[in-house]
Amino acid sequence: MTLRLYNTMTRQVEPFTTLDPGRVSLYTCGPTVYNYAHIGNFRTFLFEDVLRRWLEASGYEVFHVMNLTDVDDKTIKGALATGAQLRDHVQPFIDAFHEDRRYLRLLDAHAYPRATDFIAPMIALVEDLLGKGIAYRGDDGSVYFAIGRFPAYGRLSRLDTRELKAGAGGRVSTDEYAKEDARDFVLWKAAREDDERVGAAWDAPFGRGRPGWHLECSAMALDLVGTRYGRDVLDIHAGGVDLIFPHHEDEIAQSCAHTGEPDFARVWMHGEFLTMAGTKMSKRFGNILTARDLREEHVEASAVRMLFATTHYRQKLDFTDEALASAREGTRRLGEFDARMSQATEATTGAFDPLALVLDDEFTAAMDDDLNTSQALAALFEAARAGNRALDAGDGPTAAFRSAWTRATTVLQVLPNSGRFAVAVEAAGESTWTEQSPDDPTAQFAWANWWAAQRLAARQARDFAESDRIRSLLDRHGWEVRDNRDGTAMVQRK
RNA sequence: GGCGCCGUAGCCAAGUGGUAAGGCAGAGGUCUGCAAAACCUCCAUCACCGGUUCGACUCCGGUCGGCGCCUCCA
Repeated sequence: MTLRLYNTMTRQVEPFTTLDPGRVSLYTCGPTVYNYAHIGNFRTFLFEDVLRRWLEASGYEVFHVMNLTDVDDKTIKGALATGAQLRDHVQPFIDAFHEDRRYLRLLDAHAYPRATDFIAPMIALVEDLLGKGIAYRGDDGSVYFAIGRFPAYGRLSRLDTRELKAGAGGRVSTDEYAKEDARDFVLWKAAREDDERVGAAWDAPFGRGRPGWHLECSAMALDLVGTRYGRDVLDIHAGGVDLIFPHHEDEIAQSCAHTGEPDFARVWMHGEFLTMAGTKMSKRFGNILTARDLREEHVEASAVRMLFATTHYRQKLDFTDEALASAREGTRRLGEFDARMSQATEATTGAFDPLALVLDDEFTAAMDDDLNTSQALAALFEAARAGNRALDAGDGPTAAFRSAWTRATTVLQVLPNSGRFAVAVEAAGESTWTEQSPDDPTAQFAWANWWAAQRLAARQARDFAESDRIRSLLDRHGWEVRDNRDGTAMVQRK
């Protein structure tokens, strides 16, 4: 059983192989830090996170790089508006991005290179392309890549099979007059006054200016992966589908023209869009939901991750409150089982033994099949159901089952935060509590436990009126009590 | 206009040439003083029309509907 991944370059699911045994270089296009990233952006990052986690769970060492685009029209415009220098203007958005991704449980990449920290390698790359005659200087002082001199251009997006939209030629912006061919793209933009004002211009042998968007990924990936693995080809390059053209196409052109390699990345992976009300989530449409919005609404990362995992990464997904609520309910069930199993006494044999094998096999088969998270999830839910049944029957989880369960839930990250599941109520301690719930969370727990113990006593005395009174008292403070065969447990809600 | 994707139960969503995973919601049941949780049972013939085939949801053609890219974009 081996991992198979869909490669945009070949439009096929193919067996995954690496350049070097056991290790993978993974480059993922990160956010342009001109604003807060929305959950559509994060859908892509989350898919990449699952990819990374699965590679690691499969035994690969992964070197993961995610760039931060901090110099482009939008960041410059923003800096201009606030009167700040570019790097200062962008810093809060970088900080926010990291906060958001931690909230969503995205693993730390090994490097988060900022474009403005890699100006020298970018300049070197442009010089090389100029020297090779594949790039040229336009009349406006900018440097362009001549796609006519790079025959392989268009392979990724199948440009040869396309035609430009009728009338597209009429839309020519100022700097395009300087191009030899309308399709050439800019490598280095000649400095304008606005760029200078915010500190977004650098000296280069071919003129003062700033990097074009595509240039940074080539230069940074080549630099970092080259340093780390001594390679100038990536194992995997991933991003959103909208980056296929022109971004990744142009990266390929620059990089391959520079390295002489036939490929820039061996596998190209692209995540589909998240839509809202059926249309692409985009700042331009105003249908934006940010990670911060979700956090403010106390939506747990697990629910978001569950929602995204129910749909394959290459399928569009429409974000709705109903779908999110449904996902959240699913995480609750898995979480209840997880908590229940964790508290159960481990067994060395029994019903959990075969369950471990089934879970492991099915989960692995699903993930190996181009990250089929929907099916992987099905394996988890089935394991939980069968596990609950086994627990009901008095079986204890085996180490093998726990390990399979942990592996699967670690990859998908669909378990809710701990502390929200049933905990057995313990005997009341010496202290007594009033009906007033304390503010301190730890004390709250002790308070709830004490009242739950009082309720249990009332219940055992068959004083159901008092028992129910206490239950509603606890309920008002967010605690739910459950009477099970094996005792009474309480759960903190909300 | 060019390229491409999608249309599966009330909702979400896998799958695929041999008679449809899973989740949410719903109904009934077990357990329980009651409730919750958990478990059990029930709940689709895969947009439509043709064709290929012993057999299609799965392949081909067409129709209708939704969406994306071709321009900054996850």
